[in-house]
Amino acid sequence: MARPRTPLLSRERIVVAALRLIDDEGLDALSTRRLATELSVSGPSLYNHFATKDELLDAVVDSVIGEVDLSMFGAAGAPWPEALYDWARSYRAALAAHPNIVPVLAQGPGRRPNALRLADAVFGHLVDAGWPRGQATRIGALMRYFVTGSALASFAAGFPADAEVYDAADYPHLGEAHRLAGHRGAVDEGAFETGLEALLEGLALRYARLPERA
Amino acid sequence: MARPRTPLLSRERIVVAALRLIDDEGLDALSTRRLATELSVSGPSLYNHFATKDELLDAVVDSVIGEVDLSMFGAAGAPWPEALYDWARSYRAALAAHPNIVPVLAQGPGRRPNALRLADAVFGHLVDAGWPRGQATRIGALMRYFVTGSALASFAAGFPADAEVYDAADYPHLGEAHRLAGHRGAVDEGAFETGLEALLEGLALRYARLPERA
DNA sequence: ACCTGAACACCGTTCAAGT
DNA sequence: ACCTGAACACCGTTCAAGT
Repeated sequence: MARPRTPLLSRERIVVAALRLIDDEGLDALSTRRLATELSVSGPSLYNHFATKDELLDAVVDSVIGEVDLSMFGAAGAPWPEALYDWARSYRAALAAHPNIVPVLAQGPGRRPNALRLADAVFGHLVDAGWPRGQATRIGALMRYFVTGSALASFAAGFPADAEVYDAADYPHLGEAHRLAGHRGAVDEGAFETGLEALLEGLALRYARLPERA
Repeated sequence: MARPRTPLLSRERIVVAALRLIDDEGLDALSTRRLATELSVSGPSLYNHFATKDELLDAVVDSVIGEVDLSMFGAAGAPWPEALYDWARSYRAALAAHPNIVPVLAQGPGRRPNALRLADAVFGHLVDAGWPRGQATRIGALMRYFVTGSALASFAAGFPADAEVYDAADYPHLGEAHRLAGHRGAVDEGAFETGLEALLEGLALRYARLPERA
């Protein structure tokens, strides 16, 4: 075939197919050859659009971050606790839809534009709300810890549904743990919600203690 | 050589070498062949001790979890907020010493004995302290979210030290972000500490509101 | 510019063979 | 029981060749 008159591939098409493969079969299932097959193309073709597999992964990650709602930040934004609450929920929803890619994304914004935009919006909003810059940085960090941690893997699904695992002699309090996986959604969302509320209440206490507020 | 009179390998020796390789060069650097070379042995030899690479990774993960201090839990344990505080710090320290393996470990306890022991100790302590079982489960989950999220990757180091990245037109509040990587330790530990305190203060508020406490 | 097949240096894992 | 080399079906990436 050689060069077709209209390109078979585009960065966009590759990114979409890669994310689907990662979602359906995990990060390990994403090989350049497998992805190429999925796109009805030969392996090396991808290298006309991305220099390396890592560059492709970066693009996939940034497309996921692009789904996070940032409209609650900025000049006409909400008070910081509400803004942080709404943002954290949107952030978690975007990530939890693609848990297999969270370990890659958690490596930090790097040079990815959507990730930098997100960091910029959160930090700017906190500083405008009166948080000292050092504290605003830490709040951005700690919120990311909590959200990525919650999206990385289901807590409930980490416990095998097989009751035999939980020998009462070894684990006296885990007698009901085999039921956890069955309530996966409720447990994980409940834990996220509880943690988010606790975190924001704790931060509100700290905000009230801030000395230099006008 | 064939079978030597004293074994060249043991699960213990393999696990230690694997963890060092992961710490030094990342999860991707751990290949069975590379690890075998490191142990002065041929690739397939490892399969006399572990059925698959995944089983080996599981053993590595559980050895890391085994470093977490659980002595603050149980009958003679501390009040729950102090116990949780001390445990979270020990948990984070153990994980942050081996960030490259956190994505594997975050998949949940599975059948790993040290991970199950940890879950058992936390849950048991919270229930004994008067938390309803459902809430105790959620607290175990949310603490794990926060700790694994904080150990997965440095927040500060995720921002490139190259000032050119932060174009003021695109990211108006990130003018100082290139300095973050240089203060990596202080930023990440400060964020963890702030988040942990906020979380525990928020949970204490919720505990005080619990209806059925005697 | 954008695709191809061939090639290189790797992978995880199986298996028959050796002691 | 515990090690070996050979082999299988994979990897990411490079490169010369085609249009």
